[in-house]
Amino acid sequence: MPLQLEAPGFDLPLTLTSGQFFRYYQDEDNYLLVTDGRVITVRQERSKLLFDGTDEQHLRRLFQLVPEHDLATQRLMKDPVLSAIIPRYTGLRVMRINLHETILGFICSSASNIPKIRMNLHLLSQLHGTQVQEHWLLPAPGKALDHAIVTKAKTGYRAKYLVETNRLLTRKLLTQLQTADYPTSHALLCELPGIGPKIADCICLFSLGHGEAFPVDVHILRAMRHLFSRARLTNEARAKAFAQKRWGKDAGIAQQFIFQWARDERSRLI
DNA sequence: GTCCAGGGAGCAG
DNA sequence: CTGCTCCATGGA
Repeated sequence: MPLQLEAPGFDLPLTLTSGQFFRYYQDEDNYLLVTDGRVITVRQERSKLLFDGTDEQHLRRLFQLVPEHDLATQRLMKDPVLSAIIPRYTGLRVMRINLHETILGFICSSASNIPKIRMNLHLLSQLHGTQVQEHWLLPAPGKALDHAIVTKAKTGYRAKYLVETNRLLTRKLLTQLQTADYPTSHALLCELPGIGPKIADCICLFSLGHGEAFPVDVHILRAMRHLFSRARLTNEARAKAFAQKRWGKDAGIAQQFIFQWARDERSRLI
């Protein structure tokens, strides 16, 4: 007997598959999510979410089903460039995902792709995590990871980063990251092995709720050059500065729409 | 076989 | 500070 939640203007499959969150499994219209120590089942019927394994408050936070997100999207619609892109992806939202899970996930993301990241986290959980119901959680923060086991999760050269960063991720540091402002969190994250400016921005955006975070990967850089004056956007840092000046604290949401558009149009972009 | 993927670390200039 | 190479690995 699933619980229900009205979520007008939300697109569950679009959001889940948009490269923010990796620990989901699809079966027809049903999605199984393993996050925050829980196993959640959820599906969407029209504007309604039918779910089990958690409460409404948790799901609203996870999918950011809050008025502020809609207001930010409305503000972005006033941008003449974005107003042509956003309507293609109605219902796409920037999530608010567990911090430790997001850190491990995006360490795996470097020079990889979304299906492989999902496989890495699935294997890492199964080989080295803790069981909940019939599924597996990622190893806990602070836990000493075995490099050989992390390598068996096919994480490649990222294994040493996962081992060392997980050792450094004490409760104290996680709390620090969660309470600091954007520049402080970004700087602290960049001190961790395997985390540079781009991955730090992904964590700031998808977990810490810093709206001004603007991760620039190869897709975003190509798309920005195509959509805006390509001359000034010579590197990632300049594309990020351009975005933050143009969209302020809505930049992160803008990024997610541009990312989705860039993936769809990648063959047409240079 | 070759190329690319939600990059970062290390190093040369 | 900017630009280059190397790092494992799966999939196209």
